[in-house]
Amino acid sequence: MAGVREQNRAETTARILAAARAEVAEHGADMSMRAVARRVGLVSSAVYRYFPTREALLTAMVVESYGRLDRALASADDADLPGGERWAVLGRATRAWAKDRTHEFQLIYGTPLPGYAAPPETVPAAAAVASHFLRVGAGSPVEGFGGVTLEGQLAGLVDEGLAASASGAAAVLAELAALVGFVTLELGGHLVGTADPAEPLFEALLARQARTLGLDGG
Amino acid sequence: MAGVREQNRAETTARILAAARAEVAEHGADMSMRAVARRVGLVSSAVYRYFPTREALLTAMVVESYGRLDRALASADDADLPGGERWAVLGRATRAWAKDRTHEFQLIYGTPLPGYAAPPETVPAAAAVASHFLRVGAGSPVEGFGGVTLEGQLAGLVDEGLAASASGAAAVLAELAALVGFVTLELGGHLVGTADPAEPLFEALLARQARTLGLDGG
DNA sequence: TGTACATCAGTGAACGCGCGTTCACTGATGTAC
DNA sequence: TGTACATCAGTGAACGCGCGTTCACTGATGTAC
Repeated sequence: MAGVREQNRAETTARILAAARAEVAEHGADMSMRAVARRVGLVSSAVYRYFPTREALLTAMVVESYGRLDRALASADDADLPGGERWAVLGRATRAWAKDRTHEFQLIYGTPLPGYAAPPETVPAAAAVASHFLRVGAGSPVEGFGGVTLEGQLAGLVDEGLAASASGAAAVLAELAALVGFVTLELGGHLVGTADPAEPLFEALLARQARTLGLDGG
Repeated sequence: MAGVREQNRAETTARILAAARAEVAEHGADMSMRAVARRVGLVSSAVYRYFPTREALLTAMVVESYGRLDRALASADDADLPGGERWAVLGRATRAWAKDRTHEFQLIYGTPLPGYAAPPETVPAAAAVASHFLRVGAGSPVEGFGGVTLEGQLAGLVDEGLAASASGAAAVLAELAALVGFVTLELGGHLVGTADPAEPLFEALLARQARTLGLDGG
């Protein structure tokens, strides 16, 4: 009734997840079951008592990584800041997280792993990350991001209260893409010969985004 | 003196490269020497007469893929178009190429392959791609992308005649990141529940970029 | 022009590795009476 | 409270696979005299 078995199970599951995270951090998103097992100190087949396939473990990792980025954003966010600076803080937190946990960032935003398609259960975790940016940036309409199709596609976000404006939401999605793209290029070494170090260009990007989103107190 | 050997060698090298390209296209950037050999109809060890390691073949693939994107851009570009539309054409060509050749796009702009670091010889090929965008977008200064550090980092591009303005070059780099990020998110399925299909958001992004870069005939 | 030697493309076997997953098993924990 | 049975975590061996790379080899092409 103390549920020793249950407790052990929870602990071992946590140890496996931690090992998988370390494995991804050190060796990249193409994590192997055997490497994880080795790290936990289990025989490889034992891991299958907890995760029925590699895919299941990967999915758990993806959800966990979104969660960690979500928490990093939550703890960086500061509702008292003026809009532009608040957006910049989120952007900097994303970049810092990505540089600190390169492979986790690539696990969620990088090249899809061969033979792995992120299942539906990862969607809410991904949405939680985006919601931070929507909350800050999608407060008012943004010119040039309207149009019936776009408004229709993003009406859901407004209905769910995730965005106050559809065109604002559209603009935020585009700016999220810009952030992901910047970090992707930086991590891939594509800025090495030019904007190197990349901070000044990143700061200019953040300022431009604040202007685009109408967050610069105009 | 007809150089039968020499000619055969060139032909086989081309066949290997074509096979490697097909292999990457169908099975992703984590290409294997044995799969390429099978495709060419050679025994796996024979490939080593042409490329001393997998890394060398990958490097050739990377250079080739940059070259193909470069050519796609060159043939899409049209100097007679007004600035904003000309930029949009380049953006659309990039997205179309990426959707058509997903794995090649990911080979050059996606998650770095484990154990593979793109060597210096890929740099000029990458620069050729960027130059199309710089030519169109970096003609005049862009407010908010100046500053001594940034201007210093990008002075080289101006000196080489690749950009007419350092702040314009900075803005173009940031917008290139936005394009890469957009396509990365789209290919990764991150826009599926929201901006789906993605064309309207992409068009809004292109229009916003034209405005940011001062290409909208203002 | 013909012969002797050097070069090189391609073969096939092998080395040593790591992988995902299955399976029959042992021994400990939990449950029903 | 004690006993009989069911559940389950972890083991160790195995299957069948694909990989990058090396090596001694054969036979064809090229070169020097």
